[in-house]
Amino acid sequence: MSRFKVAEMPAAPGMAIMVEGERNPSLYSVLSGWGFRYKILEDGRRQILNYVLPGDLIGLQGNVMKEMQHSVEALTKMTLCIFERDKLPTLFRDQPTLAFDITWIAAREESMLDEHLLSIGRRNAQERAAYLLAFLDARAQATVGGHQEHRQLPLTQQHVADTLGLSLVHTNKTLRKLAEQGLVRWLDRGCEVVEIEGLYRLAGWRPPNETGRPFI
Amino acid sequence: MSRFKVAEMPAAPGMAIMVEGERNPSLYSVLSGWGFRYKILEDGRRQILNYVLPGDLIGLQGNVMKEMQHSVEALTKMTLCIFERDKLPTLFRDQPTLAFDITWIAAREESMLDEHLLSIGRRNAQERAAYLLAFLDARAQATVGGHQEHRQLPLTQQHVADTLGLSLVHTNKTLRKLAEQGLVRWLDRGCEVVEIEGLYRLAGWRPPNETGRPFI
DNA sequence: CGGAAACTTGAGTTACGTCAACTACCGTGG
DNA sequence: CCACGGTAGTTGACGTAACTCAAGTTTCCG
Repeated sequence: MSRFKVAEMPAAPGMAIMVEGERNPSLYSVLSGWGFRYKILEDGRRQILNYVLPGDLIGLQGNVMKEMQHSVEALTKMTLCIFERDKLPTLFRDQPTLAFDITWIAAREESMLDEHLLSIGRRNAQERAAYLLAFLDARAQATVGGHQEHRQLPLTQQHVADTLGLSLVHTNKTLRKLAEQGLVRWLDRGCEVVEIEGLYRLAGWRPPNETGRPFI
Repeated sequence: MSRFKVAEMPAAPGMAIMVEGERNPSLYSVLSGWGFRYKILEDGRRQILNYVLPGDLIGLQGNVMKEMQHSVEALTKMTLCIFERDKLPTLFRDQPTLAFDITWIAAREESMLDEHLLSIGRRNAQERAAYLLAFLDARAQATVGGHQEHRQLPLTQQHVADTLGLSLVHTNKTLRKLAEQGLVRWLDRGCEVVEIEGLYRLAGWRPPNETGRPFI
């Protein structure tokens, strides 16, 4: 893989890593930190599509489609690994195993989007919030491997609202209820998961166990 | 590609092509007809994730993940092309161009799911309905190539409701309003698009122009 | 220490959901 | 031929989850 690596790049919180409409952007993989993908309607309504964590690819779509259909922003301090664009066909020719890993990652992304769609389409506010926090906690645990003591998610309530498709006010009231039930604790700009099992139960969801996961 | 083709298979409307939880299902490509992917919650709430049309792959996820995370059902009469499972690694080794096409299709699916997520999360009922019908019309036009006179979509209002994350009753009232505006006409289990530009305008959306699209 | 960003809270509004009919349109079988 | 049962679509009355507006408080950061 190192043959395709160009450089590493840091990104500060709030930084735009990729913007909708961009043509042929670089291809990145996330080495550390959190980011999120989103789209906005003309009048400013924003929908967060998914979060990117270490091991995820950013910009694959732009290398395959004509232009990027979504934007990506850093949530925390991140470090990215930049790959040479235009080298994707070469990679597919010379590194079939890596190519398969890329497809694996794309299929997993699709699977996550399916879950989110189910959540936003058919779950109510509490279930949605519980699902999102459980989902992010599971991803965070999976990336560090093993279990963390402080299960903290680096989001603001505005991010949660824009992910769940709810208003900020209603999101706040919903999160408050989860906190009253002792499932989470809301910190300054972040959320600490206290009772993961309670979240699973409320959401009616459990994380899939990922086997054979590649890390690019 | 024919080296990996096993057989063709017809599917009748309503037939379950693939069910959630299935392990290592076959990999299909759609030769003709319409189907849809969906997930259901334990209490029966259903969310349609996307529609599958000619040229789409079915079951890639199951060949990459441990088991299928969603179900697929035929909407119309379909013909499917069955590929030999377990041959995916071989294909990636021997047919890099085909492998790239598969990734291309996966990336496009992801792009469509992004759009749906934006729609369900941030658009109101009318905008959502307009978007969905415009989206499906665009896909239908793209698969036949050129322009059809009768732009008919083979759905029931229940399908529309389960795609938009709305109740059946509210979906009906919303579609009625679109019909009153002369944008669509609702037939017996199907919808005819009358004023595609009006739908685009209402949805605030236009179909992307797909270049270099592979057909497997 | 001042200003901005994040979080809270209450009051009033609305879009969408639920319930409960009813009509229309089949295809099937008596 | 008509009775029928099932699916799809339609409509009105009413309930409620979530939205908007508006005003706070708290926390962070320069």
